[in-house]
Order: sequence, then structure tokens, then C-alpha cells
Amino acid sequence: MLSLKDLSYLVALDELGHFGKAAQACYVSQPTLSGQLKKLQIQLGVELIEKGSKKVILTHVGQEIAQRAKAMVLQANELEAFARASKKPLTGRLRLAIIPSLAPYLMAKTGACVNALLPDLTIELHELETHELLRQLRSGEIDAGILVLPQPQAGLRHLSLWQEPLWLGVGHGHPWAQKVQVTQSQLAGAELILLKEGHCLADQAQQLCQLKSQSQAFRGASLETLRYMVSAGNGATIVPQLSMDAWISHGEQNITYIPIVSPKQAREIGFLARSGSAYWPCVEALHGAMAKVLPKNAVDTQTVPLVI
Amino acid sequence: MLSLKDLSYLVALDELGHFGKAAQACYVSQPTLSGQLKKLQIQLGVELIEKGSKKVILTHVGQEIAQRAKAMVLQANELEAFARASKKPLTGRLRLAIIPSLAPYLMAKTGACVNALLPDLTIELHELETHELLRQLRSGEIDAGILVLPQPQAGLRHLSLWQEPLWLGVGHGHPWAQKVQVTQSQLAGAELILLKEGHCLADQAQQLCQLKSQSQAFRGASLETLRYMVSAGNGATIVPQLSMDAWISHGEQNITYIPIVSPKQAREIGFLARSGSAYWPCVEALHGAMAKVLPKNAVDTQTVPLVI
DNA sequence: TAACATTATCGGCAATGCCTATTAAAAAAT
DNA sequence: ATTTTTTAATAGGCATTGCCGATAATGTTA
Repeated sequence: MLSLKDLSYLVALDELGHFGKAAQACYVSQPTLSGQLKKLQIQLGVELIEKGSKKVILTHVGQEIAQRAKAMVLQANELEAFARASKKPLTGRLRLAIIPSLAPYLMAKTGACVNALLPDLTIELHELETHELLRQLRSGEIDAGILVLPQPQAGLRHLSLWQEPLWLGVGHGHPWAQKVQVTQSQLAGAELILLKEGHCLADQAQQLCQLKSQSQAFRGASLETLRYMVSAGNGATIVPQLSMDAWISHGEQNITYIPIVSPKQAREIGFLARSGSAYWPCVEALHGAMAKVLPKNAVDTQTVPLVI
Repeated sequence: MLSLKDLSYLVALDELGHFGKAAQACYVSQPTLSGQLKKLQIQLGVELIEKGSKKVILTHVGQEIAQRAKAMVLQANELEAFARASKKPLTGRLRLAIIPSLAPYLMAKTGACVNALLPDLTIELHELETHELLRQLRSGEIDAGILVLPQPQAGLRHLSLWQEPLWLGVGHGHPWAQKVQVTQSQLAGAELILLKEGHCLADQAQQLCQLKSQSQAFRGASLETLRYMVSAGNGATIVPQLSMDAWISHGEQNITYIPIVSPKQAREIGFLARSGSAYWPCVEALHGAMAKVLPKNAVDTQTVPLVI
């Protein structure tokens, strides 16, 4: 019968492309790894490693098998994690990623409550943009993510947390500074300072204003950058509510926040984890803890469908 | 690291509920199985087997783990099958299930062609109703199925084969025996002889005629039964085209076939297999071979959406 | 309690996985 | 072209593991 260990050797070799390094990554000697892979090839009756070529490359079949093997190794790890977790629920180390436009503000707001309710859960926090977050989630590098929920996808499970309203933040010198509200149609073509491409908030804002990416001259690396730019002059940007709250409570005086109406704008924040993740109970507990602290806004908010 | 072998022991014990039988199924001695399971429990640090109870029952955690283990063992088998298949494509033993209202007629029509085009593929044919077919497909007892395609589902891959037209078959004594066509609205509430519940054709026919299951007095076990009942008197039933063709060419004289129009009625026949199945190339080849022989009917056929 | 069925334990054997040391081969550098 | 260096394959030996049969312990049933 196949051995998971051998399969993991193949996965390592596929990823590192080097017998020695693969062996090191698997904590075995190079001859061991070589030998076991040879055994695996005989078991399967197939050439897995391209021979004759200069570099270590898997054959076509080998790559397909490595891919399947990777999935199996991941499942094995999750099975072990599940067993561990079942001994002491809501403990352990949760590798959690949050998108940058949310991370600092969300943690500031909910961190204390989470720690109080889940004292035995260590959260290893990562800040990742949506695309990389999804990749790492699927490959098992992280256990869960908090992000603007994308379309449901096979193998991933989600849990909606909050419809976060979006505001228009303008500097005091901006022509709209006195406005009480703006409609979506008024926003069309407006000149906004946005985050760099890759941030889902930038995508959503662009979509909202029907802008092409080309038309944007200034791109901030973080919401805090946008804050300084808007605060300093006559710029405008789209601000999610949590960051707005944070700025206000930190004494930001130079930005006016204008509600966007017709329709109200919001983004759907939620959790995402692998379907089989052992940490799902933790995710649910986190969800409960965070929901306690987040404002419960009116339900009539309409989200702009966001395709990622 | 976990061993697939040990996991398979757990799966066997879960399914057979008996150490001796499980050991036998795994081709090892009972002490071996006992010992390895004990080792597994220590590895995972969890009680897997309910102790103190009379019967062998897995703990709650044990069942969850057995379920995950089963999925992994299945994947291991498919990985091996894939390796085997990659050596000699389009060979081996394909365990194929076909729904009863299709099986005999489809095989009669396409069997020869399939054997000619895929001489090295042994097809192990099963006749299963939709529900059981799906279960066996998911659990790995069969590799592929030909059926009326249900909604797409995670983990399964499909390949549409044919829109099979549905006809109304009536006995010569039936009031409609002289009709040239019937519309769907005329069928509403009509008294039909149908297959037993569980057959998807019966479901579709019921839906088509807006009947409740209660209202049906006679239920045939197979299409051939329906044939005799209709042929003998003044009954009527819904007949898929392939069986109609077969009956005609076998000299059935006492049934009139009336087209159903507004809209035309058909059912979507197709292949279904696990997403990761090593036999997918075989399925594609089968599809090609069968499509050659099946009539290419007009594309304007509208299928009745069928939820299973 | 006796008879039976089922699971756990023991001792020993064979196979496996692993290591270090070494050799062979391929790349890179001179 | 030759040497040096890097990298993979092979060889020999040790420790562990998985396996078996025999047997003991346990639980079930009559």
C-alpha cells in the first residue's frame, strides 16, 4: 500500500526541485529520500522523475501524482489537527489571515473580546491580499481568513460576519465637503485616491465609480496613506466603516465622511476556511466573539456584487 | 506520520464493526489490526474505539476520523489507478452503472461500437437507480455512471451525451390512439402507467403530468413491464426514445407512439464520474463512441428541469 | 457455570526505513 | 580540456516496525 510519507517526499521534491533540499525539508537524509522515491516509482510502475534532463523535473504523470499526493498530505495534516483539536476544543494555534484594509481596525476593535472569550486559542495573524490569501488557504499555509467574501468555491467554507458600510471620505478643501450625502450615480467618474491594485477595496471602489484602472494616478499602499493624503488637502476616497471609526476616535479632524446612498454601499466581510478544516469550531467561536463587538447595522444595505 | 494502512484498518473496523472481520477484509491477522489501531490511537492521542460497550463502536471522534480516512484511502486507490491507467490509456476495468430505464436499450445500441473502439477496456456493467448510483459513485464502488444528469455537485464531473426525446406510448384501445401529437397541457392529470418510485423517469413523468405520487395505482418494475401492460390494452405511458426504438424494431405492433409537443419533452442523458477519477479518459472515449451511434436530434428540444 | 465468541497480549521473525560513508555522475569553474 | 564542486545514486549496517501464530484474558450466551 502507498505510504503517505513517500508521497510527501514526492511533493517536497516537486516543490523544491532538488533532492538534498527536499530531503532536508522532510527531515531525512538525501539517500533515504532518493531510495523511497525509487521504491514509489516501482510501486506505481511509472517513471515519476524526468531522467536525462539536467534539472530535477517530474514527468507529466509525476506532476499529476504529486498534485494528488499534496492533497492527501494536506488531509492527513488536517486529520491530525482535528484529533488534537477534539481533545481540547478551542485551543491551539490558528493561522488567520486578514485583508489589509481590515486587519488593523478589526483587530483593534475585536482583539480584546476575542482574547477574553478564547483565552486558549493562539492566533497567528497574517495580513494578506485576497488573492494570496485564497492561495495560502487552499495550500494549507493558513487555516482561515477574514476577507470580503468572494463567490463560493469548492473546498472552501464561509461564514458571513458583517456588512461593512462604505463611506466617502473627503478633505476639507474638496468641492463636496459640505455635502450631506452622495449617490452612486454622482460618484461615476469621480476622481478618487485609491489603494494599489490587488486590494479588493480598490477593485470595489473602481467598480463603484466605473473607473478604469488606467485613469488612476495616485495609488496608496495602505489605508493610512490614503488618510494622510485626504487629510492634507482636497482629495477623496472610499473608506470602510471600521477604519473611519478608528480615524475618528484617534482625533482625525480634517476628513469629512459622507454616506453613499442609492443604493447604500457596503462590503460583505466574512470568514473563509477549508471545508475539512479542524479549526472550523474555532472559526465559529471567533465569529461569535467578533459579532458581539461589531455594530449591527440595518439590514437593508445592498452589497455591490464583487467578482474576484 | 500517519499511515494509510492504519487508516484503512480503521475504515474497515468502522464498516464491519468487528475486529476479526475487519482484519480479514484487510488481509491481516486480527492481532495485527488490533495492534495497529492501538498505535493509531496513541499517535492521534484520542480514543477512537468505544470501550466498555458490548459492541465494537467508534467514538464520535473516531467516526469523524474514519470518514476522513475513508476519503483518503479512496484517493490513494485512485492515485494508484491513475498511475496504472497512465501506462496504458483506455485499458483496465471500468465499473459503469446505468439507470434501468436506459441500460438495456443503450447497451443494445452502443455495445458493439464501444467494444470495437475500446477493445482493451473491460466494462463491468451495473444497473442502478439514480440515488444508489450517486451513492456508489461517491463511495468509490463504481467509477462512472450514465444517467439523467442531476444538478452539478461538488466532487463529481459530468459529460452530457444526449437529449433523449420522450414519447407518449398508448395502447390501441386508448382514446388518444389516433392523435398525431399531444401537448404538455393536455397531459396534465392524465392517467398513466408509470415505473415505481425511485426511477427518475417516473419522477419526470409525474412532474410532466403534474401528478401526485398517491394518485398512481399501477407501478411497473421495469419499462418492459409497462410495455406489456400498454400493449395489452388501453393504458398509456411515457416512453424514452431508445426503448421505443427497441420495441419497434422487435416487432411491437400494439403500441402507438405519439410525440409530445409544446414544449418537446426530453431528458438529458450524460456521464458522471468523480472529479479525480483515473477513468475520466475512458469516460471521454466512451462518450465519443456512443455519440457516434446515437441519433443527433434537433437542438431545439427543451428539457424539463429535473431536481434530484 | 460451562461453552463459546471475541479481543488483547506475547515472543519471534522478516521487511522496511533510516542512517553514514562512499562512489558515480553531472555542472561549473578554471 | 581539466579540475573542482555540486548533486544524486549505491552500499552496508542498525533500529524499528509490521506482521504472524500461539495463547491468554475478557466478555457473551446457554
